[in-house]
Amino acid sequence: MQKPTIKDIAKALNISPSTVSRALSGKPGASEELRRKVIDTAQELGYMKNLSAGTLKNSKSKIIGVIAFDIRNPFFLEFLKGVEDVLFPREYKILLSNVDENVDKEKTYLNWMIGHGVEGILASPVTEKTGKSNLRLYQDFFKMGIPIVFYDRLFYNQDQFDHVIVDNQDVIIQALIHLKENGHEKIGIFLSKKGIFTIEERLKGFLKGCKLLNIPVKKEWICEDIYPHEKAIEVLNGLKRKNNLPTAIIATNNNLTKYIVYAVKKNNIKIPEELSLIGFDDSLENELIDPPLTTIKQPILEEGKIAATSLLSRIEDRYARPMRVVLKGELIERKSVKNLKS
Amino acid sequence: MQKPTIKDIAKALNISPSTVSRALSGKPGASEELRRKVIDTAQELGYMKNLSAGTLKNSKSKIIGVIAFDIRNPFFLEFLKGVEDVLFPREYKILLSNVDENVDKEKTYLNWMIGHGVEGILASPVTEKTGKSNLRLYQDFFKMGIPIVFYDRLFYNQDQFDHVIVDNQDVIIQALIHLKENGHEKIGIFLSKKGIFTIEERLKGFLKGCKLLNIPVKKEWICEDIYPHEKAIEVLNGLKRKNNLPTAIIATNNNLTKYIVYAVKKNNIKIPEELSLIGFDDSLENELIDPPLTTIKQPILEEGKIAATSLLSRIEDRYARPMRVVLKGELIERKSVKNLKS
DNA sequence: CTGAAAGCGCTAACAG
DNA sequence: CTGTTAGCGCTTTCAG
Repeated sequence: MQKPTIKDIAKALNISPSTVSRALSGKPGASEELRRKVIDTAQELGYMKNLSAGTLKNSKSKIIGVIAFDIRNPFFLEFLKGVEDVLFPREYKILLSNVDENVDKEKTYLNWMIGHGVEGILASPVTEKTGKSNLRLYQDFFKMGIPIVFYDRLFYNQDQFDHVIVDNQDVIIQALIHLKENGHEKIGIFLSKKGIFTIEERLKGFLKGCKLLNIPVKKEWICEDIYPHEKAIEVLNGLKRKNNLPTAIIATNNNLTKYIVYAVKKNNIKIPEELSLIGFDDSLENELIDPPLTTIKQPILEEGKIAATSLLSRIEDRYARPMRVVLKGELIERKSVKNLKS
Repeated sequence: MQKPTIKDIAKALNISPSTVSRALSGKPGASEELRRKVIDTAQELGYMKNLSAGTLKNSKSKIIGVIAFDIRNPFFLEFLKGVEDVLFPREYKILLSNVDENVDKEKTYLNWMIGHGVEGILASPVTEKTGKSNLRLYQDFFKMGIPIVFYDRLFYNQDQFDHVIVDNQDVIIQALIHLKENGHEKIGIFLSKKGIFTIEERLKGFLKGCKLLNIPVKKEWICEDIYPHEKAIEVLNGLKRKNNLPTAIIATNNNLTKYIVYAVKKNNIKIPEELSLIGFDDSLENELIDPPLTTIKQPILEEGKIAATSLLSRIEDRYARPMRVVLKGELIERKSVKNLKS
């Protein structure tokens, strides 16, 4: 039993393949009666259009590629759901990747995707500590007219690309204001892998906010490049050992948040009595952790929907002006920040 | 700037397209010198093989489809990572779906995948409460020789298919034994959407285990069809209101676990003092929740790797004997089960 | 309204 | 070792 083709239908009905094609695609040029007959026998034979053939013919693959920096990040649960919500009704499918924060792997996937004729790419580009990235490749794709929308991360000074990101600086400043209002002056921040756009932005936001709010910046409390995230544990242990803990810590990533909570508990440090903590990326868990975590929330589902919608618009009009969307995050106040003033 | 093809390279070097093809694919029949030249100009022109063309030609798409019952389920974070780990080195890509536990959506995606010429499908099939499913379609695919591996879920009495699942009954029985050892006799179980293979198996395990261990079964404590999972909250509230709580509850799904914890906290019920709880699907969060949750752990990453490996084997040999893998889960003991004997 | 024919990019069989 | 030719399944002219 082979996959039936358009020819099989044609043969069964004693008509030509092109007529079958027209009938099936709903294009003008086939009587209603014939159309019905064609559709019926297609059903019967279990016919399914070979989409690769169409891709070859008119490069409409109805597939979009998603470059995911690390598929184990819960970010993608929400993000992909948002993307899929938008794509499914329009019959676009997702070719998924997982680049593990690795520039070479990203390059491989990008080339594969192009090879498969994706109509567009949703990407959160990887940048290594050294600054190495696939910018050049993305630029080539741009020149070839392949629609690209960056989400979550982007390249600086590359305004020709569309993007959907969260205002990372603002979100950290919101956290800083909240801490300051609660009397905190000794504030630390835990940052993930260096060089990544979001992380650098969050650091900038921290520095900017501290200046703005007259919060002293202490180098030992700016904990950079904590990657893999387990490293958060030893960093926190170190701070504790030297008796050098700030009164509050801001986490800048969901995983980091969890490891900090873990490390804090293992050290028998009480939140928020001895240490206040602001988590990053909201989830039901943050509500359930003891104590419920005050958290910076990114609108991830929305980000996915907007990214997908933008990409589809870009596919329809390659020459539209760049679409740049910056979403606001918010601070969800719960119980992990102590008020030092009372 | 158009995507360069094999022809462009041929023209640039004044050779024939087929020679380029041979040179690029590393097949015999092209001098080393020429091969190098071809590869160089390919690089220069930014050539990337059009994989749709190859798919059309010899139906080797190098894509496998993954039917995901609900992409928001953290299960997929791990599972997809396991799958990707295996596929990437072998140059297979993932065409992702999200069927939201909906049979029609599953059908649509299955047809799309076939249309795109996927070489195989990894599926956790959906079954509705009414028993409605896409079994027929899967059987058709099987007849057409399309490799399919079921993971997490399967159809009863369909032994022709390959599968990788967890021993769901055993895992619940392990939990029951643990509870019994700690003196529990009044045990409840929270089950997700009815009709789903894993859920039905876990219920069977519960019933079987209770019989085996002489634990009385009380109907009100078998809470079925809790879907969407938020319903767990009102169900637990109801039990509490009627003063009819068991001494222990087994959750049978990661999300359910979280909502139960949430509901319990909202009701000011103390775990484990007033109520013992065994969660399902381990994660770092379960360690961090107060109290750390004793949890049934499925080897999800491994499941993903084995599923992908099996599918690849099946692709290589369609006529191999069915591969049926049943993985053992384990109980991670933490602090959410009270010892009633002491 | 319908059929014949060409071609999308690539590979493989067949010649040379 | 290299070129020519045909064809994968479909759409799209171009004829009729």
